[in-house]
Amino acid sequence: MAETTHDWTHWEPQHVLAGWLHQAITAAFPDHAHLPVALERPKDPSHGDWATTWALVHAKALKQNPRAVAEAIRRELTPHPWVAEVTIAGPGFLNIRLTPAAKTAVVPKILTARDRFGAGKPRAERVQIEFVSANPTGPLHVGHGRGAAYGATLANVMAFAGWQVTREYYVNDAGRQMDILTLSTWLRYLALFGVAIPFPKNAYQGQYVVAMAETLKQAHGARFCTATAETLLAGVPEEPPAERTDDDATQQREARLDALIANAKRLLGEDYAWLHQFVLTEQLGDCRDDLAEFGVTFDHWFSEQSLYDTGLVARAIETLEKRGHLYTQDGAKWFRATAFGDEKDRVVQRANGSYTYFASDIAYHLNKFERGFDRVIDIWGADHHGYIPRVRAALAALGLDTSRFEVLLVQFAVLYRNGEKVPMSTRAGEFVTLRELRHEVGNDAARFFYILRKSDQHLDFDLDLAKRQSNDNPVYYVQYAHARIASVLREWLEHEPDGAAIDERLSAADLAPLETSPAALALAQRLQAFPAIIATAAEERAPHHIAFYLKAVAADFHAWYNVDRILVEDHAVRLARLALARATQWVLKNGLQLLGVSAPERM
RNA sequence: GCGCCCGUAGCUCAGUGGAUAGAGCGUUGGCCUCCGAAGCCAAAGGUCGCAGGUUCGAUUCCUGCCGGGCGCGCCA
Repeated sequence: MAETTHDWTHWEPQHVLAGWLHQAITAAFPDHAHLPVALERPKDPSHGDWATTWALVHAKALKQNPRAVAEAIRRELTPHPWVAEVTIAGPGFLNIRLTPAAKTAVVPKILTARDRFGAGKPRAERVQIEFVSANPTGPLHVGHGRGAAYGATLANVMAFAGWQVTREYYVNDAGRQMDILTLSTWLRYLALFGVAIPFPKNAYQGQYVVAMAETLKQAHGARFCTATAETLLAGVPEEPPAERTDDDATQQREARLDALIANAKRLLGEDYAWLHQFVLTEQLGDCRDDLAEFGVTFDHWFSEQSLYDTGLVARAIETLEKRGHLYTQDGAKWFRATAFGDEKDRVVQRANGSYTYFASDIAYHLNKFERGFDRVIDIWGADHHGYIPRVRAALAALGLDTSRFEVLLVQFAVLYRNGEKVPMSTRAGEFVTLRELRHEVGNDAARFFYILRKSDQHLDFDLDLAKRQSNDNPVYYVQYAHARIASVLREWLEHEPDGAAIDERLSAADLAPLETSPAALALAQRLQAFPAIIATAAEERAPHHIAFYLKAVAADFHAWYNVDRILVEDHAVRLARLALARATQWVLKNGLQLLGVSAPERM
């Protein structure tokens, strides 16, 4: 295959026309020939297929009336086989109408490039995308699901657009939350042996904790039953009455939890670390399986603990210190974040010597850059937006190029069932898990619905709609178009002796029969836009463009399908229409693949 | 109070410094002797939150206000 399948500039109308216009501009305005020529699709088809506002934009610099500028350009234009007509309209738009042959030119390109149609030119830049990174302290919920769908899709799209992508999950395995989970599990375990104390309100309440305790009991019997109610509660403050929700009560509950954790470490001895590892492995494994079933995978699972073990946290803080960005106050070490645009200075090392979460995060981001990524993208829940300035400040203080660091925020998803909000509260342990959602609506609908909205918008997730198998449901609408084409192709191949190599055969078809069908030409022009959609979606980190585009492709296909029968008697017409149908199928398939949604042959 | 995000059709949401602002749902009315009706066609529906400013041109950019969401820990 001599033809390049990744550089569309040779044939995409917008590039061909830009070059063609540029020649005319060079002739008409030699001094301004360096100004770029941008082509856009007019909203109103009666204005033509492509338009440029070059005359409008540069009229002032040329000190001429925009219409006169457009007229001067048009005088210099040479005949072009793809151009049917050039008109000047409104204040100075240069409108171009394509010939039908220009519109169908994309079809053989698709049939040649196949699953690479739309792919961008490979580039040298390496990008790391870190997403989900939920604490392994319980099942993923629907909020994590959106981050997972968005991150995975963005990674797919950027990879398809030519980037070298690394997908990473940051495992918060070092903090207090893991201690709380370990304690929670142990308390549930002890209760199975009759060692019962009131279960702390602020410990992990979920049923999965009880399940882990039961697993422990089955595998290890009473091995970890090393406490009594008395030894467990030694020196532990009272639990405040449940109805109290004031700050003092909250603080007392936290102190109680810390005392219980300290007792657990003492009473379990070396077994504490084992238990800690056990709950981590269980939860991380569950999370990994959940995501894998959702079609979301990672190249690296990066341990926060490893940053401490390798001394990276200490080194990062020392580096900041050497650069003079730290000071000591109240016994704690503070990072002068205000010197780099943050609102206030931040503690990196507490008076007791322990590092804050922020300290390990500085080390982690330093490590990302040290691994040589050209671009580092973090995908966070929108509730963490206040954290961005301090991380950026730390990177700047370390002398790193913060323009290579991006944080993309994902807003929360709100579920609706029967037109009503599904209540969710993490505190009470009553949240809908990602797994429940996937099982209820299916992976395809979940993936599609999650990325249907701009990521920084709130998402109303209509469970009833996602489950509906009708044209209301955009997932089925797009999948149906794919399956419908597959069905036609099957029908065709039943009567064809040579079922192999259909793309090769169809790519040679004469497409002239399509040129009299407005619906066919509209579809072909839609397909032609796919590479540009990919490039835009990657550039803007906005994979929702692809979902909207696929809906439009499906709509154009269904409309064409209803006016032109594909499997007609006339051999030439049949082949031309099959070629367009097959090209449509490839675009739908490639697009759905990027979204992690299946492209069924029948449904 | 300060910071970030958002106000577009009855509902859920796209969109862009340009020409008459779009889609789906919902409503109303049509289309299967014919490749999949999970489809198509048509109608109706809008002061793009409000007020200024920049511009040849603003729904888009800037400022202020009104309304909604989120965040402002030696938590992670």
